[in-house]
Amino acid sequence: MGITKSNLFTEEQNEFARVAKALAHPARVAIIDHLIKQNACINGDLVQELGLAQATISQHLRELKEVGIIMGTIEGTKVSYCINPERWKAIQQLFEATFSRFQDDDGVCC
Amino acid sequence: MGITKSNLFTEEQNEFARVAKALAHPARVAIIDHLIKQNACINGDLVQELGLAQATISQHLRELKEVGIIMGTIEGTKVSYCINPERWKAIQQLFEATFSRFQDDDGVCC
DNA sequence: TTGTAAGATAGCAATATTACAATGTACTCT
DNA sequence: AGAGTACATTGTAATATTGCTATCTTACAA
Repeated sequence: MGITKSNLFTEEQNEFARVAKALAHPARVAIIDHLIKQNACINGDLVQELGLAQATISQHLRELKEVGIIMGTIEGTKVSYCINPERWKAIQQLFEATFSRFQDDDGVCC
Repeated sequence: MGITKSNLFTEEQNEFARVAKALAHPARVAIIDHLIKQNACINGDLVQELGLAQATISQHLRELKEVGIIMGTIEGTKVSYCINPERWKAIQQLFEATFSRFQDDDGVCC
């Protein structure tokens, strides 16, 4: 059906999945990588950097913006994007919490 | 087009995205949550736990298995699934590395 | 062997995603 | 105003995902 039954799951699980989905495309990972490298905010010369069309990049940027990972400020005709530090930290903690919940009590399992 | 241009990106970016995609569905997050809680390996009574059809669960399990996050051992007619400890650790590090690459040099940005 | 139980797989319908060309919008410069 | 630049949005085509029913497959029990 292509539609996710979100109501079956907890808010946390849905949130985790939502963030993961934003990170689930290499172009978006590449955008984030680039934004981290160019610590100062860069604009859509991502189009040059990655080999995708301008419209495609714009769409990926929007998805990242929608989950709050990045934010953009208009500077004349250009737009400066950058990582949202608070959100970034929150997401980092969300993932760390999940990952650290599992302990390898080796031998218990399969 | 629905097809990802993986060749444009680095192997790391593709790998990160691939793992993120496996985590990008609440049902799969719920499965992992459940496997962590029931430290001992449980089988497909996930069908009871989550409210999805058996076939759907089976499909999600396969996706998690494909990226190596979980593994299953056959026990008679049942299958015991559990987290793959090594892979889990590797993924944890992959994410930690990415998340810690960004420092909030506050004020630099937007 | 026949039946049964637990999972896997195939095939389908509905919906989502990816990517792009074309177009729209907003700002800047002359 | 008119032209150009930088993005965003819209529309569209191709493909992927989600979830299900129905149907294997495998292991075990009688």
